Amino acid sequence: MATPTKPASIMDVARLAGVSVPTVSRVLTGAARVAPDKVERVNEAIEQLHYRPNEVARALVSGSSNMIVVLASNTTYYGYAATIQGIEEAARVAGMMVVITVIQSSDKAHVSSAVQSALRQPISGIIVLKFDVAGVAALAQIPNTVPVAVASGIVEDDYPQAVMDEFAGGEAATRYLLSLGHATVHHVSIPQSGATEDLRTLGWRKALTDAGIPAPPVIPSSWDPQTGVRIGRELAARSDVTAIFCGNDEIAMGVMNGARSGGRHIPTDLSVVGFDDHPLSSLWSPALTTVRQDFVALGRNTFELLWNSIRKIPAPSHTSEATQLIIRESSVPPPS
Amino acid sequence: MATPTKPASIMDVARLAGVSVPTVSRVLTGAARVAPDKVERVNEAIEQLHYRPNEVARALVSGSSNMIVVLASNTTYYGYAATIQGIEEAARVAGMMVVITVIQSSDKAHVSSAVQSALRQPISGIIVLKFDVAGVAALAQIPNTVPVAVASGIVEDDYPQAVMDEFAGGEAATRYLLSLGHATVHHVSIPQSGATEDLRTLGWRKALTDAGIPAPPVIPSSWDPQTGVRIGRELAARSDVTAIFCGNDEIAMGVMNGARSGGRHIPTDLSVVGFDDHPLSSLWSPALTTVRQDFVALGRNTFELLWNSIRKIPAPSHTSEATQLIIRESSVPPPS
DNA sequence: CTGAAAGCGCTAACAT
DNA sequence: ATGTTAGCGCTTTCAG
Repeated sequence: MATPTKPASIMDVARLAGVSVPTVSRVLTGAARVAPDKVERVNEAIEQLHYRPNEVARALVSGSSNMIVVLASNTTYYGYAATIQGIEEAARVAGMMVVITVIQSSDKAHVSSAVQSALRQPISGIIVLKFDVAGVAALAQIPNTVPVAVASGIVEDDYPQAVMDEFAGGEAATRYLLSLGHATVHHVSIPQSGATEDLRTLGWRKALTDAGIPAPPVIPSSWDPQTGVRIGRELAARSDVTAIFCGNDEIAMGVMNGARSGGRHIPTDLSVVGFDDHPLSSLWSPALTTVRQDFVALGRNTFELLWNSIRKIPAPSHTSEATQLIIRESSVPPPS
Repeated sequence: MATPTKPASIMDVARLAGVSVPTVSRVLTGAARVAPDKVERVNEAIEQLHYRPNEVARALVSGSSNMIVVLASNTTYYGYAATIQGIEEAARVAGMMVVITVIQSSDKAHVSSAVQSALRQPISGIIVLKFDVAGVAALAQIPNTVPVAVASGIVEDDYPQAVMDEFAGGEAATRYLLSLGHATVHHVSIPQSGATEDLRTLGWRKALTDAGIPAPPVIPSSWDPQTGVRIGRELAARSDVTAIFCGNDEIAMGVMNGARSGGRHIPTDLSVVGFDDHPLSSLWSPALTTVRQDFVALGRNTFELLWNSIRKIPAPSHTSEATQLIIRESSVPPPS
């Protein structure tokens, strides 16, 4: 019952079945044929002893573990959580375990501590969620001796990387707003994490340029929707802004909230478009027009990339998921 | 560079430093004193070889790993994600790694596959997120030979368990609504996962009983906010409902959305109160009155419980986090 | 087909 | 203080 008995080892099984240890190993791994009667005796012994192979010992022999780590700066934001869910899903079918290591902040110390902690483990690969600066910083600290795959972000290094077509998404959203008759589209961006602007912003810029409209200054936001609220309030005072494309849905919700408190009515006075298609976006009032991204698929893709790299299987080193404009109620033609 | 050199082993270090393997081990673990000059030579060798101890081998010797697994049915819902974040945070300072295993559904097969997969690993403990049926089912399948701690849920078994005072929360929310003058409070509940009702529902029931008001039938919802939308639409047609207490914020948002499309204005026609204090609740319009729960703290508490159990440190086996009613704009006195 | 022997990288026990 | 010997649980030669 509560006796903390040591778990049965392969030796116990061998003894009970009356065979040698390697024979048990053979029926376990299927590495070689074993006489049917012995197979049966071994299996019986396994059952009887509730034997489960010690993965640590296996890992020691094989020199590789079935563990990968995901480095992420936050696991509560929807995009992060959904991506991790996708990674786990794909990893599970491949028989790999995923350990989560969160990077507390983009401080060099925190990043380094996270990376070192990951490296200390018997891992066969690392996935970094390059949604933000912390991700970029982590990537830079990982030695190139361990397989790495990166999810999202700008493609700027030669790691296998799964991204979404955020450029096209930003472009589509902006083009759509323009087609509604807005003179221009303002952009509240997600935090920049590299030297260049993020792709959503770049897509927005492209659409504007194509239309011959000078891009107004980008309004940078943090990930915190409260920043969006402040920005929304400020923008509410400016009569020249009739359409805002936000870097993500949470920020868009903040902006709407702020604009509203600043006296604007949405969408009549002000159209707002988000990015991501957060699960609550369709419930929002007015229902949020947005660009859908499939984070779970992104996670799956990233794992596949890593998995190929681990097994040294030649394969394309990049994947790109399409994005999709979802038109709902938060966007209408400008007030006349 | 790209040479896939095998990582240095403790033997390489010993050789380079001109000492024996155990000596290297000793400076590594600090298990015994080593002559200063040798310590230095060893450290130099370690540096030079970029040596990092193989945790697998260590784990094999010590018979224990620094890995715990978290069993959860979904990692994208806010409450789940935040709890996991708390677990990871506490685990990290304790030097433990957190493996996430998601239980695809509450099917016996899926549950069993998740549990078995966890058990196959060299883990020193399991945390199950008992937010739902899948969690309950998983708990039932875990052999009592491995340390377990559970987060949330009804306290009904003798596992170490960290919960939140959801009962008090449900009671407070209901009492508050009643104090506003509502004749009764209807309740849209989260999915039941056990034989008894969940604590939020029980708290609601208690407040009603205390006030001498017969509790109307509970309206069960799924976790999917869309179910809330349907329920909201149905409820909108009933003039006797002026106040609704929802099992969580996402459901509340769905209910509000549905009620609105059913012609009700919120809060004037209908007061709605949620549960959790989802990050977006304060941005919702009208800002959602809710009961705050600190999921991150819950996660931390759960880990501490498991950690004590792993180290066989006697400690209280249960913790309870307080909840807090946050009054915002979605609740007002009933229409007169 | 199967057992004996070796070895994965490390720590613990035992000598010295 | 430090080297030698064992041994963790398993898989992989290597004989037979």
